[in-house]
Amino acid sequence: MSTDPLNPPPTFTDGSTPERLSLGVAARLSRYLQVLTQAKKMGKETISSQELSDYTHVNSTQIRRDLSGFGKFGKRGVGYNVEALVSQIRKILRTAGQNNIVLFGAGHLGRAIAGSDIFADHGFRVVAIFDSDPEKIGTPVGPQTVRAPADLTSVVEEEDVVVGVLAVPSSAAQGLADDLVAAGVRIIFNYSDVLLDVPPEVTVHTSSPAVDLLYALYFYLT
Amino acid sequence: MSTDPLNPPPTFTDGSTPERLSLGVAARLSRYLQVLTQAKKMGKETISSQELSDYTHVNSTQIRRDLSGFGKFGKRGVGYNVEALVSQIRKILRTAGQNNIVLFGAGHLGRAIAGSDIFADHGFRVVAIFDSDPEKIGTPVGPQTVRAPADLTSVVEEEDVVVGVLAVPSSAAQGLADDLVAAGVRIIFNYSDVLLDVPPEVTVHTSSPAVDLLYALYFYLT
DNA sequence: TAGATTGTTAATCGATTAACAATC
DNA sequence: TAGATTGTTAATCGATTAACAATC
Repeated sequence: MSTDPLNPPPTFTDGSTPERLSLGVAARLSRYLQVLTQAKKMGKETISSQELSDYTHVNSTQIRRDLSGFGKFGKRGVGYNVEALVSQIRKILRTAGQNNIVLFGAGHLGRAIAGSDIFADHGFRVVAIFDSDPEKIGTPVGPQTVRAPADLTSVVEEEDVVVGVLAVPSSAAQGLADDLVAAGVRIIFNYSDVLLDVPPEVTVHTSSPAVDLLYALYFYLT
Repeated sequence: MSTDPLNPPPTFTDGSTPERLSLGVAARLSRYLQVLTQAKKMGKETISSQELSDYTHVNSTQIRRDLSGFGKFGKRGVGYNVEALVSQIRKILRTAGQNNIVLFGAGHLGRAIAGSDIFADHGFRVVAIFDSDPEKIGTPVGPQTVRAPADLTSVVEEEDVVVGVLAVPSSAAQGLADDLVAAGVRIIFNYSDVLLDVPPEVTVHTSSPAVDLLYALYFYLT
C-alpha cells in the first residue's frame, strides 16, 4: 500500500507512528461520522455516546472506548461537541480533505447520484460524468455536462481522481471497470451486481442494498 | 422480537433450537450470498473458499469455518456447489421465500431501483410504488403504476409487506417514515441521509455510499 | 497416484461489556 | 449540590488465523 504525500500519517508527540486502524474500528468511526454529519446539519451542538448508540446500534461503551483511544474528546456530564468530533474523526480517518471522483453512467441512477449531496457532504466532489451514449454526451446533469469516455484518462490525471463510481448496466460494468483501472483510478464503487475482476492494487466496493436487507430481515425474523 | 410462522426456526435432529447467528456471521453469510448469486448467474458450478475470499475479502479459513458450522457443504479437492450453497445459506438466513416490499418515491432513484433486478435477485418483490406528486400518480414505472400515498396502508396489509424503501428527498423522509410505520412496515431502507426517528420495534437501514467510500479510502491511503 | 481443497484443531488476538470512579 | 456522562478497568467472549490431516 502506498502513502499519500498530501495525507501523511499523523505523528504523535513521542514520535511514534500510530497503528493502522483495525477493520472494525475504521468501519465504526465511519458510521459515527455519518450520524455526526447529519446531527450537525440539524443544528445539534453536543451528542452523548448513548445518542450515538441509538442511531448506530453500536454499544455506547464501545463508542466511548473507540474515541478515547485517540484523545479525550468528550466532556463529562455533557457529551461530545458535534463539530469538533467530526473533524477529529476525519483526521483519524485521514479524509479531512477533498477527494475528486468521476461518475460513469448518466441514466436514472447516475442522475440521482449527481443530484444528491450525499457524496459532497463527505468531501467527495464529482468532477466529471461520463456516458457511452452519444445522445447523452453534451447534455447537462446538475452542474456538469456529460462527457465522452475518451476524455476519461485526461480527467483522471488532471484532477487527481482516485475513486470511480460505476452507475451503469451490468453488461457494461466490467469493460468500464477496465477503462477506469487503465486511467489510474484506485477505488471503484460498483452499483451493478457484477463481480468485477480488477488487479490486486484496486479496491472494488459493490453496493448491495438487497444483501443489506437480507441481513436486517434476519434479525427481524429471529 | 417475533417469530414468523411462515419461517419457523430450523429444528435439529436432537430437538435443540439453533443459536441466533452473531452479527458478524450473519453479515458474512449475506456477503457470500451476494457473490454466489452472481457466480450462479455467470454459470459457475463450483467455487472454492479461496475464490469466495478473493471477492469478499474475508479470509478463506474464516469462510470454511463459517460454513462448516452448519453442515459439510463442500467437497474436498473441488470446492462448493454454487447452487446448493445458495439455498443452504438462504435456509440459514431464513430468507428462502419471497418478501414483498413497497417503494416510496418515483424520481430518478426510485425509477433506477424499480428498473433493476438487484432486489428481485434476492427474493424481494416490489409490489407497489408510491409518490406524493399528483402528476406522477398513474404513470407507469417498469411493470408498476405509481400509486397515491393514501393506498399505503391497504397495500401493506393485503400484500403482507414488511420492508419499505424510501427513495425521497431528505425533507420528506421523516414524514413518510412515520406513514410507513403507521401502515405496519417493520424495516425501512432509507436512501436519504436523514436520521430517522422510529419506534424501537422498527429497524432503519440507511444507505451511505459516501461513508463506504471513506472506509475504502482509509485502507487505500494507509 | 498427485494435486487440490475441505473441515477442524489449537493458539492468539481483538472486540465487547458491565461497572464505576472521575468530573463536568 | 445533584444529575449526567465520560474515560477506564477488568473480565469474558467471539473472531481470526496458521497449520494440517482427511479426502475428493
